[in-house]
Amino acid sequence: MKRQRISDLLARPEAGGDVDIAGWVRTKRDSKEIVFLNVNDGSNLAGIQVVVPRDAACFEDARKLTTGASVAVSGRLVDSPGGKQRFEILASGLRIYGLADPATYPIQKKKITLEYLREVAHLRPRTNTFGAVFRVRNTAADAVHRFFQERGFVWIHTPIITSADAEGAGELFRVTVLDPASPPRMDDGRVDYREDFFGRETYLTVSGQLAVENFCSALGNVYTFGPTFRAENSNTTRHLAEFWMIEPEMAFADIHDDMDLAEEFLKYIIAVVLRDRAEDMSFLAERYDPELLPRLEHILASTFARITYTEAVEILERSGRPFQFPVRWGMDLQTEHERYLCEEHFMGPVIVTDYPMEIKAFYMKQNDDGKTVRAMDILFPGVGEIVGGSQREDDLEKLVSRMRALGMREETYWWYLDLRRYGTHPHCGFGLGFERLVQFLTGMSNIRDVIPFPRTPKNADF
RNA sequence: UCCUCGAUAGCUCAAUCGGUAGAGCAUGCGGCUGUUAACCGCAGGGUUGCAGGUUCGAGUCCUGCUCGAGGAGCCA
Repeated sequence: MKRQRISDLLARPEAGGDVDIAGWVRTKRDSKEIVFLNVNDGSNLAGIQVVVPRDAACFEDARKLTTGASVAVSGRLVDSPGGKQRFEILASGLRIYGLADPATYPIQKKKITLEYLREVAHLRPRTNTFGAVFRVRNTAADAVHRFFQERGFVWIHTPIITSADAEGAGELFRVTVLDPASPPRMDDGRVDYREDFFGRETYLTVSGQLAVENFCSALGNVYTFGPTFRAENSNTTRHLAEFWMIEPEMAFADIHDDMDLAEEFLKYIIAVVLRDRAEDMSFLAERYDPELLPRLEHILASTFARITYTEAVEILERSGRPFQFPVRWGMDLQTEHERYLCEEHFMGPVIVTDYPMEIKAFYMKQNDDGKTVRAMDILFPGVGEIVGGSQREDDLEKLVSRMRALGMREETYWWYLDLRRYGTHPHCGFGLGFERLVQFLTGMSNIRDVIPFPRTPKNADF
């Protein structure tokens, strides 16, 4: 069957011609004389109005339709006399694929909360809000690849199942095929994972970074963009057990190149979404967050402030603010500190660099002062930390001594350490949670509303 | 994991001091109109999250549990 996308029809310069569409009925308004349908095929926010006059052969069929039904419509694209749309379809033919019983169909026309829609997550993409969010998400994901591809970065598909714990970042989900009721055991009673599928303990990845560093050491500039898993018992609006992460890695580059890349990257994604998803963005701004578009435009227009951790601590100490967690050199910045820096002091994005070594991961390059590392976090107004990155330690001895200090087993990381043994080089990269980016782009306040089927503690429905 | 708040019709919410559980939307039926959150009329719809307790009487007070939301921590 031939089918035209509604967004393409609405983009035409003028009305006229026979058209065929198919989609789902959003609303119906009918009378004895005429039926008005709004049909949406997912290609845009507004859908298109279908008009079925009484003398049309399909009039009685049209009267049967209710919200949620699926139909194909053929007719003529005509100028709409009504005020709210440019074109509409004067129907001559109509095929019903499936009705939707209005007594039980959960998506009603008015006032449905986001919490309720999470309980019917399989149907929520049929709402205006989730249609808009997931079109924006798609555009952002495409822009991620375009950004890196245009700059010659090579996309590396790092493994989902891993045996190494990168930096101890969060709790791990175990991957096993052993019978949980009666696993094979060793003499001392511990589970014998030598009998397991991989012959050892394995987990879902918490980060593709260590793997992508390997490819950086051969292909130059690389990135990963894929799913990541954390078994943390985090119940917040910004955490998921399964989320997508973007992790670029650049060879022969330092922390300043890293900051430049991250700033350019964020502005690129924002600009593409504002340009290509204007209708959806306007809807989200109107419905949820009037400051959304100005805030994004502000990011585009600003140069990210760049300060060291030590300077950040001085600013916070001088602020005179009675923070719940008093500021002290050596502690990690709390949410309230990050918000003060970018929302009140700098009034815009801030990049904080050179954090104390003790609060950062083992692989970050140590500074000459012996106290700090070449880390960089980008803080955004409203969301806090959106990017975390660093220059990596490329000196074998320093890396090994740091790992020993943290009690890490060198044998586990022999392949990672080989990068420093053979042709080591300065390199850097950063990590970015894709859903947090989509949250910032759409203004959605809960991260569970920017991923199709959220996985959170006690919830893996659908 | 911690703190706070919440759970009443399909959905969103009311219910005064502890005293007969209501409305809007949705649904059904009817009407009307180039309508667009359509409109007008009528009707049906409830074990007030679960389990106990106090009381003549509990949606309301008490205890425990479950689930949800917001904040914090952890982090991306």
